[in-house]
Amino acid sequence: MLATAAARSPSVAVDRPPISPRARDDEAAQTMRRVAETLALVADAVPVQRRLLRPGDAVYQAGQRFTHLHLLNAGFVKVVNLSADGRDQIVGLKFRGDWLGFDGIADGVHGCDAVAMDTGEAWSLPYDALVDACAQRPRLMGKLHRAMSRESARDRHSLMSVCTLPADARVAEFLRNWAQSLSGRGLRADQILLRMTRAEIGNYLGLTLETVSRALSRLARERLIEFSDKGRRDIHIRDADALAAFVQLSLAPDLSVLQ
Amino acid sequence: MLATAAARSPSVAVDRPPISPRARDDEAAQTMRRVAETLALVADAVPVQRRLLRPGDAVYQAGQRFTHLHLLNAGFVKVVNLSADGRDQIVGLKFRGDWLGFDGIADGVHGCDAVAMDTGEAWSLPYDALVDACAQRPRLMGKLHRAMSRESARDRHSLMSVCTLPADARVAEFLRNWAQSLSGRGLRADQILLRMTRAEIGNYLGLTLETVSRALSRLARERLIEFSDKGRRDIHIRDADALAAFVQLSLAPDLSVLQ
DNA sequence: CGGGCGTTTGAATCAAATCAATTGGAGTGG
DNA sequence: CCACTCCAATTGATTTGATTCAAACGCCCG
Repeated sequence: MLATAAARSPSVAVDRPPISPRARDDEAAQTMRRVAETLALVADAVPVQRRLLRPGDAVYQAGQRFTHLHLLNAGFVKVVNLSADGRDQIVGLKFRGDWLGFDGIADGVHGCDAVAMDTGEAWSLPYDALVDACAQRPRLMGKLHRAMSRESARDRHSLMSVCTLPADARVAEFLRNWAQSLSGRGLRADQILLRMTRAEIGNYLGLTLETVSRALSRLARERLIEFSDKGRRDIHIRDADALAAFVQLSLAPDLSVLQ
Repeated sequence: MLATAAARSPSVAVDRPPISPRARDDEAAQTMRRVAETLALVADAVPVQRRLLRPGDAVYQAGQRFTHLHLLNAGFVKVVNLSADGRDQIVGLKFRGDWLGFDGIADGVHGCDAVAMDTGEAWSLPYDALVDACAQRPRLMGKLHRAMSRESARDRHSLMSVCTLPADARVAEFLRNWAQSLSGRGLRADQILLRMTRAEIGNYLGLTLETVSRALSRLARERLIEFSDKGRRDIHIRDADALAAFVQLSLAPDLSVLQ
């Protein structure tokens, strides 16, 4: 856990928009609208090739030439980065409405694998055609840019979690993010069916599989989550706010000092 | 340190382009050319507002409305993410030729502070004008997209380092990246003048300042780096390859098994 | 000179990794 | 149906590496 704050001159302080408790709901609605708009806008701008995904299918693979961007219309995809020495790490999880393939734009070759973890559907868009379409339609370009920017922001956020949170809170935050992704897409967010092993979760969070298992057990013991009868991959979140509070708590261990 | 690899079906294996030892040099040349091109291309496409930076100046701040993207023409900038609870974390370091401000595109408001750590110069470009220019010039749009994609790739890479490397290797990797950034801009890469405190480095790497200090001492003891007479922030890299090898080594502790 | 800050270094503590054993389910075949 | 294997998951005991707490040093600057 980090103790040290970056030095920051007090003179650059500025008003930060407060994050209201109901911002979450608005965000969910926004996300849904955005996804629908994107799908519609893209559909009549470029030739879309729909592609059915089965668990284990690769949407694209590291080393492949980059030709298409993809929109995930259904399902759930993990993005895996393989380093030169053969080690790999899950660097992103993608849900409905997310774009896939931005990593290939930089140098024309994909740097990651994108692997479906569930049946789903990807819309593949030829990048060149998309660029042309963007030149015609500023709104489409705006959407694309915002999607890329949002992806960065998310990466940044997950980086912060990984760096600053202790193991239990990291797992809690992982579940919270998952639930949020679900609710942002209009799905029920209190029931999560993990389609990943403990090892994969650990890989994603920078923990060992044993630590993930222990963390889940502790969260269950604290009654923050509940395992369903169906198995230990089916998790019920009784109280999302309590989960969020738990994460916050482990960031500020002694708030008694503040008051 | 991670032990577990993500499950990956063997069927999706694909040829990965090998990273040759001279790829580094090519990349440096490429980077320089790219930076020069970008500066030129942008200059006559949109109204550029040059802005002198002094250490501590904010290029932009979290909470501000997003209006401009910035190109860093000289100097060195840290990007700081402040979370709701007041904690902050350095999420990026920017050098000459890097873009600044992508994080604001997503929702029209900046989510980070970008603070100069050195005298320098930023070129500020009105985003709207830039979008218009992109619609006219596909090459400019390509440049912009590639820059955004490259930023993601870098974030991803630093995420992996933070997740997988032990403290010493993390610091070594930090220095290696810094040196690479310098050489990519045509500057001498064997002499690094850190303009960050140990606390800031630790914040960036997910370590405490003491651990950073110890790691640097150990690297110096191993003769992988050398402190200059001028002070403990001035670091000489005697052998960049040895540094890289050190990082690799801590990923694969027992290569004896392989042979 | 003395105070403040950044840095180094040591000793004790603690959280997560590692090592190891066991349990639980899903699938297979006798 | 049961015995069997295989793999995921859990749980415990131990070790390790980073943090924490603490002290001291070097340095710049008023």
